[in-house]
Amino acid sequence: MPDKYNPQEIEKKWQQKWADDKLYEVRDDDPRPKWYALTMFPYTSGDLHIGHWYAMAPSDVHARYKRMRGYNVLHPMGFDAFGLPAENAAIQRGIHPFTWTMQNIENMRRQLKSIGAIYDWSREVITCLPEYYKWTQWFFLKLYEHDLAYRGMAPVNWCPQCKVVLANEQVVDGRCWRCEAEVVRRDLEQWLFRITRYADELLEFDSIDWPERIRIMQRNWIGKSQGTEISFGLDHAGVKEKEIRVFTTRPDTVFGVTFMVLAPEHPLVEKLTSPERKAEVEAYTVKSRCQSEIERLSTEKEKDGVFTGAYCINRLNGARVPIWIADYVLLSYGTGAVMAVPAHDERDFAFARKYDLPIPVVISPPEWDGKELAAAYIEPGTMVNSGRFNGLPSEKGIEEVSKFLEEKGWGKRTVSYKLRDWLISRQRYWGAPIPMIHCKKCGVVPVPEKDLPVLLPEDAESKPTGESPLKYNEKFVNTTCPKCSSPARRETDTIDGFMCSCWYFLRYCSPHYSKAAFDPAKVKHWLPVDIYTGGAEHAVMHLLYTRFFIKAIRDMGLVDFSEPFTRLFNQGIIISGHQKMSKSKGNVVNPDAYAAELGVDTVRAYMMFIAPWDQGGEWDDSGISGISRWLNRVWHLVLDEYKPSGSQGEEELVRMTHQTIKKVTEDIDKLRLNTMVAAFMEFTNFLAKVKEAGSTSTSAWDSSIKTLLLLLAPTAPHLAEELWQKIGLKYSIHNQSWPEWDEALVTSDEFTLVVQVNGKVRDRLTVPVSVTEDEARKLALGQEKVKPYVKGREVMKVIYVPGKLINFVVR
RNA sequence: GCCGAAGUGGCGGAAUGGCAGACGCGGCAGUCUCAAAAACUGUUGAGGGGCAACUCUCGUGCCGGUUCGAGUCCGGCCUUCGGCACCA
Repeated sequence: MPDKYNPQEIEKKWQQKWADDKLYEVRDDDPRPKWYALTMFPYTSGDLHIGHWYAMAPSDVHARYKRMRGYNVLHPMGFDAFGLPAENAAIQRGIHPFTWTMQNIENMRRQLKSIGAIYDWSREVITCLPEYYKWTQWFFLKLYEHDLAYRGMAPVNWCPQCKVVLANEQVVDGRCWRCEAEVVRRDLEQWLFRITRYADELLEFDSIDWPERIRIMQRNWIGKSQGTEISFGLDHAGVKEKEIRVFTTRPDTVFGVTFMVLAPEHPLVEKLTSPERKAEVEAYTVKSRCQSEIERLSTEKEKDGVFTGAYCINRLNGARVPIWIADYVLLSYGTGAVMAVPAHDERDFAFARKYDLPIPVVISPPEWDGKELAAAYIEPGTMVNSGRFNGLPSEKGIEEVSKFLEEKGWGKRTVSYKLRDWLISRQRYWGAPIPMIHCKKCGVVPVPEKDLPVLLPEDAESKPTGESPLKYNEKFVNTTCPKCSSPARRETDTIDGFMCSCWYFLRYCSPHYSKAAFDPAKVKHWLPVDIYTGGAEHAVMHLLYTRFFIKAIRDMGLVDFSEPFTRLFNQGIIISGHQKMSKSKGNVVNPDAYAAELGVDTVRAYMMFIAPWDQGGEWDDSGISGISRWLNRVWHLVLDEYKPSGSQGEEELVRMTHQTIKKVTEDIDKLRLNTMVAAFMEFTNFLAKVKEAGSTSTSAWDSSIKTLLLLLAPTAPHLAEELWQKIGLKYSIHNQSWPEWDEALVTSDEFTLVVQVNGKVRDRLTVPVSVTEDEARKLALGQEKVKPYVKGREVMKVIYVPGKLINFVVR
């Protein structure tokens, strides 16, 4: 009897041997074609949960497969290490963020090593180390140099009681998570990146193989719309602005404007509000500062607003238009002002009804009776009550009104985006310091490159002022101006962690390079990333920021490609208790126990088996024993004694083997890994039957077993290696070539013909593949099960799908 | 609320517009055992008919449509999940 399958023992043994032999070390000068397989690096939260395995194991299977297909595969791993949770841990446990983070990394690295992946640990990257963030700062300087980084006013969540800036996560139902005081939005001068400059290019996806749903989400996030900016006249005593500009996609409705709505934060509000309206307007503004954008934009919520007491002029018809403020208008979109046309916009209609404002029709619906509208008519129609434009269809009207406005100098055609510039300032400690210096004489001065990195000081004290803890670290703050050498102060905001993750995949190519962020030759060799996998929750922000970043540094001549990730695959999310696993929610499932009990190979295969990889779902371990049993069956199938007798059924075995190679190869290419595992099981079940029957030849059997192990090598790398060795084949199975299938051997000479009458299945026949439509029809009509359904009826039509079915349409 | 997905047996899921439920879990029955566990074998969508081989009807969240034929395509809903710009 052979040994029992003891996964823990063989997994430990082979992981050690692979490490000793440096089996997976990647050489840049390897002559094989390169393949860069990137998995999103984990945030250093402390423990790897089952969701991490769900991300890591399948991507490793694909990378291993590519390796067997003859590629020199770079499949690196590292840690995203700056961010809020480390600071929270510091506060809660009194441990320094650095210590906390590095301890977590140690644990996570151990867990990651246990997965049995081909990570080349000599290339590990950790974003919170000065050797890394030095270059994050350097990139910041480059963006500044190219006018892509600038200072501007941007809102933050402010807890007036704790006097701190809160992350969105720390605001629960509009209140501070600690003291439950009502949170307000407050404007601060901060650093932003001009991602909007790249909005149009970011809409292009032609050169990359990305899932449709991600492209749609990014397109909608960027939210480009063609429209017209229209100037409304303003003549207000003591106000120097002589116009209010609005953005609209419907200039054809401009004659129907009966009020104007400004965002409560709009700079004109304070200047325009009449003294008797002041109190009400201010109260409303304060109230809207307590609302999140999601609340403000909700179409469910009843719209409300306040009249400012001021008017502007609709230049097209000379009408005096009252100016209101309402929180559904955001300062960050368009011009922060909206012309309201209640007859032709649902929101404006509801607003006008509520405040009893006129609702004149200017776009006539078909067969309109001239009466008042019961609801907003937002479809195209014919322009009416619109002076010289009467009678024009709206599509034409959009053109003509825009043209007229341009001629008069009252407006221009333009585009607007929902996308906003990327706010990267954080008033926090645990991040890379923004490498800027504020000098009283010279203004904002960049830190010279030679002085990088601007080291994050080890000690910093959080004070309830809403400012970065770095602000109170005198040693850090006080410096001299690089230009004029007079005393100056450092910028104390730190950089958003999303910037660290914009370039880590460049660093993996030359992680120890000290002369620059990366060795250009190495990046030229490895980039772009051939396949990037990671959670669907990153569909927009991280993936959009990274695309922007690469385009920006391409324009600086630092890289020669435009898209970082040629193919993207977003795996689904493993949820637990109906939500995403996260330490702060306390619903994480730790995979270590599963690995310890059943073995790593079982957990790897189970990750792929539970669902289509891009779907994810609620974590449920009830099926894992099936995988464990299956691998155990493979073990005994290969090792238990077997004496073939003869060559009966050999052809079928060969066909099944080649069918399996084909199925597994195609599934793995498309990352349909659940059906790949099912194909393995079917093949294993089939081989078990062959073995029990004792038929087939030794050579056919041996060849099938060898194929099974090779196909299994990416999925269950330890088991495959052990069995490979046990049947006397040469180490290492992971250096073997992937098996090929022969199409001629895959196909059978018979198939099952489905016979339908009026679309309902009435019989199934086994027929030769060479069958003609005529033969099929005769055969089918001759079947006893079919006859009753066609007897005495007229066959109107016959649908014949070769190799599939025949359908008789009868009456 | 807005954007993007998903919804199929008791459960996870399979199915280029063409045999619904592959593969696995669980259940049931059996083999082995003093017994149990493990392992193995068989069976397992629901409802009806038949002594039986078998056979019929219904069935993919809900309502409607297109088609010879719909889990799949179209329109409208419902529920769940992810994202919504400072969790990462």
